[in-house]
Amino acid sequence: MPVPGRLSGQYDWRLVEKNVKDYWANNRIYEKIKAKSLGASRRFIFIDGPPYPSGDVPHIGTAWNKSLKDSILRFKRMRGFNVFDKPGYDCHGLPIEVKVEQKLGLKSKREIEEKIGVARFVEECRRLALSNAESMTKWFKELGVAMDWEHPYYTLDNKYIESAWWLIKRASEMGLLDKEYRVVYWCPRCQTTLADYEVEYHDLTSPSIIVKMPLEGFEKTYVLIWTTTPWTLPANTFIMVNPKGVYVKARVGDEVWILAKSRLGDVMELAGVEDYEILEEFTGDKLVGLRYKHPLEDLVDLQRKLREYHVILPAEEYVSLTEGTGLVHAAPGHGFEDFEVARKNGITVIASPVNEEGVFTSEAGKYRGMQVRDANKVIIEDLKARGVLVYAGSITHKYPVCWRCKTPVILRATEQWVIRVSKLKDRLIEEAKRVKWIPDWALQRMLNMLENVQDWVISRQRYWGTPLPVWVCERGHTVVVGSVQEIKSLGGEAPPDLHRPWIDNVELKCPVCGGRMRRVSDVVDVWLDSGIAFYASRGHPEGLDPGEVQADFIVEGHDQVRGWFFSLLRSGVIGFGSSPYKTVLVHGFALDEKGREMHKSLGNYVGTDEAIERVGRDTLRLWLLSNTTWEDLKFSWRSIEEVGSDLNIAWNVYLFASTYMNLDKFDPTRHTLEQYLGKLRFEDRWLLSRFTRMMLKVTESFEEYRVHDAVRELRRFIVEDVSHWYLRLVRPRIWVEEETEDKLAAYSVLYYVLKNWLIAASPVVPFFTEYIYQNVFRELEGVESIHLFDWPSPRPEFIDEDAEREMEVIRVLADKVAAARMKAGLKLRQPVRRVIVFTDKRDVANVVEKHASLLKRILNTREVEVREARRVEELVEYKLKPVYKRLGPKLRGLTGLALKRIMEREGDIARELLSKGYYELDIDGTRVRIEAGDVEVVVGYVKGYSVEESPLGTIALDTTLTDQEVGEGLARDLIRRIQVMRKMMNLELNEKIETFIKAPEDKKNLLKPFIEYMKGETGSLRIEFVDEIPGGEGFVREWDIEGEVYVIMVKRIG
RNA sequence: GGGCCCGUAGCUCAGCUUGGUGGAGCGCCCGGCUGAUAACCGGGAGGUCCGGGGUUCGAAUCCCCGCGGGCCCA
Repeated sequence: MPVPGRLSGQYDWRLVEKNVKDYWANNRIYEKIKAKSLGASRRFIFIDGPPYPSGDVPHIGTAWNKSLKDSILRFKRMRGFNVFDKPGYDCHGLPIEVKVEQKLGLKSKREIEEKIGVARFVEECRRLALSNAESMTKWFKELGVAMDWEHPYYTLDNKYIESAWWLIKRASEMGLLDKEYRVVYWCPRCQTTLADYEVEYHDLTSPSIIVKMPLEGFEKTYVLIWTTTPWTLPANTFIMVNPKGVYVKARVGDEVWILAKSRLGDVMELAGVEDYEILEEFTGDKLVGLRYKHPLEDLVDLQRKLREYHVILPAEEYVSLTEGTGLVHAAPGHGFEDFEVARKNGITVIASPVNEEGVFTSEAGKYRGMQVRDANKVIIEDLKARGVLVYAGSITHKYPVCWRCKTPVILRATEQWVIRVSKLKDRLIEEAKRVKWIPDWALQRMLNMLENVQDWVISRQRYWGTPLPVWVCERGHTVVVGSVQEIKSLGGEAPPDLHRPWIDNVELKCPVCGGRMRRVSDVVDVWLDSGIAFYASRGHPEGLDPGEVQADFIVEGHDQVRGWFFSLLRSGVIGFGSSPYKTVLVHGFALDEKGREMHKSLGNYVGTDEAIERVGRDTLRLWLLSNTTWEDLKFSWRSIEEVGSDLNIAWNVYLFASTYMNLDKFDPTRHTLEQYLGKLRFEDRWLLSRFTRMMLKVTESFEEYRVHDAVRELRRFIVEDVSHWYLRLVRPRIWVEEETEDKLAAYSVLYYVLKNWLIAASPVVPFFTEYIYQNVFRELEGVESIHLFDWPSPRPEFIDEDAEREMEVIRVLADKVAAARMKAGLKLRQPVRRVIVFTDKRDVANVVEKHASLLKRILNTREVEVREARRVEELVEYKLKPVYKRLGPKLRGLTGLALKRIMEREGDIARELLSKGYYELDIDGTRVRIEAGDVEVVVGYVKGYSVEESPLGTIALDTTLTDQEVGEGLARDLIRRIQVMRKMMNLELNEKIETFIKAPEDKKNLLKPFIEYMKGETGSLRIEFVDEIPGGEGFVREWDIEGEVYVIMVKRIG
């Protein structure tokens, strides 16, 4: 006959988690979970946002991310879904390249190519990405994340690369793929273009100079320009003016300077010019078309070519009249806006005498070979020498740097491949709105971005990435390849590894002219890699069921709105014309306890490894998942420990229940809840109702992805409803040794509630629940793992509103009586004669009558009585406190005597004052009128009662004790001591003892009526009061009870 | 500089959508309980609800302006 197993000892997470990890591994539990899920008819497609494997231990935020995913996927499986749970890694890209460069001591692209070669470099990148991914996988498994770790998707796989090609080909077919000359952020160290999301802004100091540019055809007349990038002056092509702005000509010495009127004061101050005169005022359009001479023409070869372009052009939208000079020097090769204006004005020469390394080329003449930022000071010197430097200072501003190597980036015109997603703007917005965003402000963020969506620059001039699948022939014909198969059909042979450099050797035959085609050397932006995960993680799109393109659910941090969510959306709309996901959940960032970002360099970093080592997996998960999902999380060991104590309480609940069920050989298959439904006590019905409500709430919360609400509700229920309340009520029923129906009813309720709570908590604390399941329930239930259960279906018929309301009243009464006891110095063990509840509330009175016996037990009182509220008067005692300040002046010589009379009858007088507002008395013939305010009425209660107020009414505790109560209280004190001694002796619960007690003479008589009671409670076959403790074997201890000495000896029998 | 999120007890956080006498847990102090026992229960102290304005009979809650932190952009 199977019985529940029992837990033993304290909650030791090391033991629990080690045990469960081994059990899962040895019994292939994940595979069985997976197999069960595969059999489900409903599909749930989840796409894992692939972490970037730049390190080997996941950040605590990544642990949160995966725990969220795990709990949701486990829940969905339990709800009968066939869950797609393939995890992934985002393997390509610059961060890995930079790490490998560091490892191999390489400083530039040239060194990569010349010192070790691209093949070896790419191999190193692959090795690093895969080894980090493997290590991260290990940690995710440690966390108990049940995903398909045997088959993750890697963006570096050939199949994955082919899937990326498919999208680019598709973009090309849609006419969205284009090649264009454009100004991009360029990292001179990494020697590649950076997307705008690949730069970050740091405070850097740059030069700030004002230069006067001589106008042609005017004597000593200059336009003033301001720049913080002097190194762009060699590439200066034209000057921009705001045609609508107001400008002035100002005489400075024998020169004429032209600048914006609004900037005149500031500029003159910077230039140190005190004496000047405004000659003329006009709008900027008057300057348009004027030609100027470049002051560095003699030093820069390029400038001689650009001479014909040196003209002032209008650019209203780009020229500010609130900073600088109102005239802007333009170098279309080094500025977004400059480039725009050049294009608008038909200027086709985009000068850029700067190479990939950020070094001036020979076109820059004197500056050739210099790093551009280093050249700044030389250029300033040269300007000064030519007498055109009006002002030279410095400015600290936000300047873009490479997000990986922190090198200040430059703007540089290059030829790049773009996907014109700006053409899809309306579609993107429409699709974004169809997605369910949790919380909904995520949609706002996405829309803000889509409102000014830019074209997607997908090319990168690097090595470790998806090769751009574009081949070009000598005549300039272009093909975009969508798969390996197409390479074959175009006469090429795909290498076993599709990466550079091998793919670079593949030549195709031009389908137009039959010429030789070579691949362009670029690789693809890594955001395209991760952006196609919604289909690529499931294989090449051609094999995909069109009905299953959209993922049901994704969840990532809020930084990914602009990152992955955006990339997915772009890819989804390009590839399939629709959003690639239906529901998006956003989670917060894991910050340090002060709310700052965690960084190894700041010393506030906590790794997942450290957290697991210190608090354990379940506690970490429970803590992470308790945090409001979309808000940032502040790391704090203390708050984690708090969570741990909840788990400890839950453990103790199962420890308690399992101990007694096991001892009593409770068989839930023989004693089912069904059988006892008609025999339940009030508290049992209450617990079932609470449990049902909890299940409904947890289910709904999980369904709506409010994981934290579900987790908090699970914690609240087990700690408050079960541990703090139900177990307290039910203990005496369980301690009964006989197999009573009452006890079995409690067991059947406990078994049902505890088993189902365990199942419901299993997605959150998978180790904890598995361990308890295996040790307590497994033998009875048979199922191999808690994680193979279906989600419990709550039974609405268990909801009992009345029971919940009534119990609420009982809890308040218990609290108030406890407070009253404390005031009176009566411990709970001390029985009292009577508790009176003064109330007119019907429901309160009903509860007291209906649940009198339960209340008596909880309150430890012989009687509970309800009286009408007004009868509280019977217990009230009014006292008066004279207000001398008022009485003195009023009564003068009579004061003393009057007071004496008053205080003699203070109770009556107080009542009259309260009802009439005054009291009159006669003192030696003088009528004295005492008014409210002359004395203060103080309310007290008669002796013998301790009284508490509550919203339910006034609660009074009768504090008079007879010998009977004192004796029983004392008996319970002794029982408790004997129990402690039994425990110290490590006796089994059902072992019998003999007890000898040496007590103060006067107490023996009080105790005598309770000997049978004490025997029953302590498992004593005999209790004897003795004058001296007998010799022989036995455990003896001396105790102090209420200041008196008792000696107890416990003897084990047999 | 812009958009979004957060700011409530010493600590961690509910409450805010829909305005009505500010809550929980932990910590602290006092007391109690006890065969769940390194657990548990009760009571108490502890608040500029980030600051300042406004709307309102009434604001932690709604609106505006700031401050601090976070994310994303420029």
